[in-house]
Amino acid sequence: MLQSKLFPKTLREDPRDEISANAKFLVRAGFVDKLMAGVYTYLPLGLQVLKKIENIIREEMNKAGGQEILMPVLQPKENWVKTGRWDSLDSLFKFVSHYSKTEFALGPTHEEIISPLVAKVSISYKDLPLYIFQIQTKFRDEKRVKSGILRGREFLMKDLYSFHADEKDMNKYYEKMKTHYKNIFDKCGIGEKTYITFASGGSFSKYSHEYQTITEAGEDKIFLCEKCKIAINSELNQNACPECGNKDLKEKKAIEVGNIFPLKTKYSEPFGLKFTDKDGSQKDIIMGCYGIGLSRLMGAIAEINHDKKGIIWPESVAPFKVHLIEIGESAKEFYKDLQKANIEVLYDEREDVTAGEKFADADLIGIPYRIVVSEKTTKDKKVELKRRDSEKIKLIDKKELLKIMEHVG
RNA sequence: CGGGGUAUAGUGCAAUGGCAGCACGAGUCCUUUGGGAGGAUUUAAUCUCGGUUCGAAUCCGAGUACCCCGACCA
Repeated sequence: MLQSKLFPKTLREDPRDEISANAKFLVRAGFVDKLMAGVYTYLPLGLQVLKKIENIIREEMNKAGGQEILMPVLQPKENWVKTGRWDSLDSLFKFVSHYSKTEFALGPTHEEIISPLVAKVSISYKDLPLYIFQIQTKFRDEKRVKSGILRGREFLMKDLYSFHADEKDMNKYYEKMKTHYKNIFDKCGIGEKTYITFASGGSFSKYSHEYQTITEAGEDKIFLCEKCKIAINSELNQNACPECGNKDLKEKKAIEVGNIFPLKTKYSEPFGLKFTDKDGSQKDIIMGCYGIGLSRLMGAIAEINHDKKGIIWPESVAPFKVHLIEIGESAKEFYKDLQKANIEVLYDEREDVTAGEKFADADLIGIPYRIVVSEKTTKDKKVELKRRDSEKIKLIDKKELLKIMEHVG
């Protein structure tokens, strides 16, 4: 990508009203644009990051046996009436079509759609377990949106629903999903700061589990057990670790980036979601649901990984691997070399921009590797390499660098 | 939903009730190029509605939007 063509331009000043780091930097660096409170456009750089996260999650969900589908955002009232959530769910967006006077909801989650979908099919014990997921924009009428893309009215979410013949099988999958979730957060570079957290389980089980990432920008309070590397959500009013009984817990602020929830028959019952067992009897299907907020995850990554100058993307989710900067001397040939080697590169070939401004933009955008080509470096057929997360600058032979770049990340 | 704050050019900031200005951006020309360059020139704004006043960006009222705190959050 040529930086001269990249839409939009970076901003020199922090946006007037934004306090949270993710909002400040993502807006300034041109990853997102705020349309209104809690509703954002993902611009080319931001969309790259979102896609990287999406692919990490999709890959892991496929490994977990998930089949991907895409359900409608626009949903009929009756499904929500059936579960009682048309009235009980405050955050449900509802509206009336002014032609037919029919009422609709915009999907905040999809139990009300997936359950009747599966119920349309004759399911036998042989068809279970079944795992279905989607990655889709959700809508929630939040009373108060906040912190940039951390809590919005419209956001991207992965939701997987599992269907089982009995609770034991659901519990088994629930445990398996914990491993997949850990993999996802590790791959996104927030593994170290993300804790599996005991949370309230609603009316059907003792606990559900959240994945909480430690950050001051978070809105939840959790208590850490450092022995077990787990946490307890403050909503549980519990002063000891459920695993080891440890009472020496550390209070931290955190943001919920994902959760897993045993639904059991909460949604199977209202939609008559049953399967035929070996003996020919009809039994309720046991469900679980597993969510990850992708856009929130992107915001959490930015909250955790930044300095005064800008974002420091982990390689796995960075919009590009290399930020190639030319100063005075053309780096076009080397740009082509990098592209041939399949290395994602943003090439700052802008002619009328000073070196200082290029460096400032590079720090702001936060691509992991910065490579500079200038008079200084071309004399010896070398280029300069600097990591965004380090101050060290190395002069490296071009061919050697290509080899290194092919191996990292 | 309760409380607080803010609203001026594309962005960030000024302007005692008395000619709306600065910087950046964008356009043109010249000079510059290793940490947000210099000169010349052009461009572009007072959130909306009402009130007070000879006169309102400024005072008053209502509304709207955004940010923050709290409550809420399958």
